[in-house]
Amino acid sequence: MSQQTITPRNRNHSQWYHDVIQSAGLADYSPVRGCMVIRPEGYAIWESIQRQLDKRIKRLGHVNAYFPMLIPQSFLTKEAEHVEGFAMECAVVTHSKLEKDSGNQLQPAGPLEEPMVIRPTSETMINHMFSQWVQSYRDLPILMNQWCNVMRWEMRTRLFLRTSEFLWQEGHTVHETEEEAEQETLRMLDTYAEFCEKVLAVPVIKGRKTNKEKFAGAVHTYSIEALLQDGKALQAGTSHFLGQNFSKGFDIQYLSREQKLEHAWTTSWGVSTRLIGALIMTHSDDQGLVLPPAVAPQLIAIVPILNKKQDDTEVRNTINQLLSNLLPKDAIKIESAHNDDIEKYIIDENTNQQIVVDYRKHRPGDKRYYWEKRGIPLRIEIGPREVESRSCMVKRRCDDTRATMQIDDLTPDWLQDQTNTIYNLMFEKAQQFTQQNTRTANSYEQLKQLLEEDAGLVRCYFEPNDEIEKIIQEETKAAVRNIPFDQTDDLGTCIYTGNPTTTQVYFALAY
RNA sequence: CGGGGUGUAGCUCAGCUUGGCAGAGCGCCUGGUUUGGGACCAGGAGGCCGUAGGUUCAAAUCCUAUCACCCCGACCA
Repeated sequence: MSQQTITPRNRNHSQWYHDVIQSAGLADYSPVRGCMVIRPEGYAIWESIQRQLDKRIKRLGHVNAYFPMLIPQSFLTKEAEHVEGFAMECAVVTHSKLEKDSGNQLQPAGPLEEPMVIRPTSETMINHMFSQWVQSYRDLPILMNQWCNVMRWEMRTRLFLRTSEFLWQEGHTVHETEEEAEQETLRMLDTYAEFCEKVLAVPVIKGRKTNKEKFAGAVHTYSIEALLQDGKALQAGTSHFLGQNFSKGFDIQYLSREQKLEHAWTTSWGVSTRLIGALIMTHSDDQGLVLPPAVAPQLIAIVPILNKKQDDTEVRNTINQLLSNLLPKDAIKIESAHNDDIEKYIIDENTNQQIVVDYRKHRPGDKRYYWEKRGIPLRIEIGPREVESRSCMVKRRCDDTRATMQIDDLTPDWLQDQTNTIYNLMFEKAQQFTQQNTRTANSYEQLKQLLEEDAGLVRCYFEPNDEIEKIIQEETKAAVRNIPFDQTDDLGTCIYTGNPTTTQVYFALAY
């Protein structure tokens, strides 16, 4: 079962990324250009993200609902900037059936009276519905979320980071006042940041998008930006304050406390399967995927070292003793439909996280690599040598450390402790990387020079301006990622215009 | 939509210039020897050579058309 090797990062970074995904079995290309198949290993990560983020969203009072995938084309045009932003990447449904022509070839037939657009996002549909549901201030706020797929006909795609169809969550809210909507926007950005850092161990920079980079139709957009291993930045999540743009376009009016008809204030916010791309690009190494414990489908892979010549009863007995210590009382053994010789134990039914024992008849080395490239946080090895001493070898994926442990010491508490340690190691490493690859520029020349020398984030004083940002992007390929929240009040000079300004921004190449 | 390139086994590709039995490596299956960091040997399965037409005794190879995909630009969570 020896497998293809993973291309080292320094040789070809995008090939490495592709190899990691393939070897971990996360996703595959599909016959449809730009659309990926998310395989079980990858989908388990998405389910974990969903579960843990959904919990946070609901805690804040939002409720889940589902809206149609098809949107009447006319809806798109109701908010001028919005249609401008998405028109170029909409898949359009124009017919309702297929019929055979004279050559017996199938042809689209039954043209629709009005073409439908496959949602690139659901602002239009959801706000249309909101307009029917909102009558008075008593109906507000509406805090709603949906988990769904969306489609944007992308020119260039990469697995997880940019695909034409992707899975996401889109929250949409309606508020009485501007302040309340603004607060909601920030509250969700905070939720995303906390989630990325605490669950995915991906450090992010919170900030506001410039006018040029904001969401089409938003008054302003906030983002969290992650710096990936190759020095490019990734917008990992966005939260939009939509002002009254959509409430005016879709006529969301309510009777206020003052008996006046007012337009409501709306927000929207989302994160997508792109987070899995961020996860891969933040933590993985030349050996393959590295997963933070919170989203790893399996926390521990136990690899018995078996030798056909010897009786393996003792090894199996020792592993069973280890399991009886390590598994929580309510662990559940998975019934396997086909006998693949991997025993799987669910240790937490809420998260579906598992501990597995790999009894397959492969060489030990093969099995080690198998679990390593899948990013499983911990591996435990037990062979004839360890039986006598009731010990085992514990290997940590994230920093490749190994330790000999007594099997009696491996308890649920020990696992919890390891989980915390691994999270801390991974987060600190990622944080350190971000810091080390963040530099400051005092002039446009220096910005250009820094970006040329090495990818990464460059912080500098800059007055956001559509035209200038366009020029800079043409000249450097880099764009303003965001205007970070951690501004000082110090006065500086804009690197491009030389005007005095207090605004500092991050520039970077981006996905 | 502009510029460049490629379509041959599951994957990576050779073969095409100069037409003559459809190939290699990896992966897969079977058997054996192995087994503490990616094993080895033997055997085997797997092909509309992108598609359609043409030239020819004969086409993966030459010609024409067509489709698809990839790379570089313009657009993007």
